[in-house]
Amino acid sequence: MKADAAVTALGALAQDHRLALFRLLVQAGEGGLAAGVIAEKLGVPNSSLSFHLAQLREAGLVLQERQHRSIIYRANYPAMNALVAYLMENCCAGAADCGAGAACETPAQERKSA
Amino acid sequence: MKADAAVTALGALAQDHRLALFRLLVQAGEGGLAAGVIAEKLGVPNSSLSFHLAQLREAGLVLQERQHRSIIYRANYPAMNALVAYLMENCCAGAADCGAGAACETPAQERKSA
DNA sequence: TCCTCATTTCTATATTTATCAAAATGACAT
DNA sequence: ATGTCATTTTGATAAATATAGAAATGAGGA
Repeated sequence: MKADAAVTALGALAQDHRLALFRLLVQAGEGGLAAGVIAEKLGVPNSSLSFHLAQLREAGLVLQERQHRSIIYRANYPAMNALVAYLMENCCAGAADCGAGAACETPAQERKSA
Repeated sequence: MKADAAVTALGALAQDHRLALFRLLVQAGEGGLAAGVIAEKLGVPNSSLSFHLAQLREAGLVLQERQHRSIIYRANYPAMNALVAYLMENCCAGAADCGAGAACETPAQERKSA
């Protein structure tokens, strides 16, 4: 992942409606959600939501697909994982007590190594 | 972690100088780096760097500590981990084929489960 | 074809953010 | 105490981003 792609992705997430929206899609899973459903859940006007969805889509964090009359959005999990990996890349310069210790570890990893 | 803390943290990272700076500190490890050293490495004027360091500090992503004449900055690893965890929280609504599959997994996790 | 529904684009305004020179601060050494 | 070095604050300007109503698009159903 390149630096400016990461900046774009982080900027897309750095807004309350968009962060809530992205987490909603992350939790919704591969099935995704229709734009209208999201707008209703978040209490945001359609035009605003469309703007935010476009930001996330341009950042590569969500994917869209038409289904009948609705447009379904879903989280782009590989993009999310790549962003997190970029953030933690070469953590502690690869010191042994880093990945396995308290520093560069997600909660999921902690569970596994505990 | 609360939503607005996450937005603040993501916003702090959503800027090219700050992202480079944070990654520099993540890779530097617990020893950290002095403000002046960072400014030189990134080629940013001191006043600009100070602005960006303050953003990261207010977002809770970096910690500062005076050492002799310099001020040493280092990454706040638990804050970083909490942010990532918040992003991935309850991924795929906890479906069994999610955490262990292709979806909600960091590269580090992939290595372990492969 | 024509109508209707879901979503996006347009438009204009308000808010937030980035930049960096210059001045101010604050700690250490002598 | 005084000088000096490292860093932060100030201040003024430029640029990017958020908001939402109204109009436009575009796919399906009757």
